[in-house]
Amino acid sequence: MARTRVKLAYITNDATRKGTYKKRKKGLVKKASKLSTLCDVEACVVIYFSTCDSQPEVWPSIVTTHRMLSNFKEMPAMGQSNKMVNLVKKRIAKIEEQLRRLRGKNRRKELTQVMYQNLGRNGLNTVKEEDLNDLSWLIDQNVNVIDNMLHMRIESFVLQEK
Amino acid sequence: MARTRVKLAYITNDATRKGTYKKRKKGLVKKASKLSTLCDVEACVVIYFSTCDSQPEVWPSIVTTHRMLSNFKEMPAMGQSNKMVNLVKKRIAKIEEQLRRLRGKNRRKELTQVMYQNLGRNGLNTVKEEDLNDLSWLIDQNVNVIDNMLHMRIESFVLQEK
DNA sequence: GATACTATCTATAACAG
DNA sequence: TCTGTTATAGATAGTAT
Repeated sequence: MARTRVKLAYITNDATRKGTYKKRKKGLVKKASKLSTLCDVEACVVIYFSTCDSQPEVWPSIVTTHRMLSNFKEMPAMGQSNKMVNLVKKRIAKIEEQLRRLRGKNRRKELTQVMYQNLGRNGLNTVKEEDLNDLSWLIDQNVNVIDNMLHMRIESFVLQEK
Repeated sequence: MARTRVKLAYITNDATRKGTYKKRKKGLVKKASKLSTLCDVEACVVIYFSTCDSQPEVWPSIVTTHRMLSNFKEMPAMGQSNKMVNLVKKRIAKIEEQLRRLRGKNRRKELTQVMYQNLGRNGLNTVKEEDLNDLSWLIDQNVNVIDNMLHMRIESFVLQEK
């Protein structure tokens, strides 16, 4: 966006791409920060590389539940019930988003298969097939339990508030 | 950022704030989209209102595990082991972030207490104290089980790859 | 409330050291 | 590779419809 107009496509030159990434990441976070301030919203940006082993880059630093609860308690009593319901709904939304990510159709089967294939090929033999199966199964089971609980026990009263 | 420079502070006028929000959210998402394309990274933006009951606004639409797995399978065999480890590490990172959010010190106690206080005051009597306790407990228990499994069964071989 | 306009502000591509 | 500079592309505040 400056001296020349850049074509909207992957930048193949490593140095150029890294420079652009750094500048644009900074700009993106700045925009998110301003939006938060101007409109009083919580905004977060997550960036991660598909091809690199680094952890995702996140802005802002993890918004702690503790801070949210503190703010919540400071609100006038009048608004608290509704705020509480919203808090619960947000928790549900977050967990549901993770559910969608973790499950997917055939996710467990595919993941287990792919992981084991590659473990076998590369000799990481400390992990047994059963371990991977157990792990995938366990995650699915627990995720389902949480999902069911959320729907059975909370949604009913959240909806009443509308 | 236009006709006049806007002071970086909460916009109190409702119409102005909503207009600004809409414009800036669009701009933010556009920037994130460009960054993704130019630098080949996965980026996502999450925005939610503290004071409003809407669900968080998310860009892009949920990146499915299925798509990630498809991309993963198309990679040359050479790089797959490392990519697999990175995939697992990302899964761990995501779950751990949620763990930090869900747990926190005394989180269960505080949340249960606050929720029940407000439920009682506002007559939403369809929800029993035990339900809330059960729910909080169950989430914590399941989250702990997943956490333990991840650390016991995966971290060991993830670290070996380093 | 949504859309359109546009003057002006902001972000940044290319470059220099 | 980093930091600084600057011309230009891009985003948007105020406004009108």
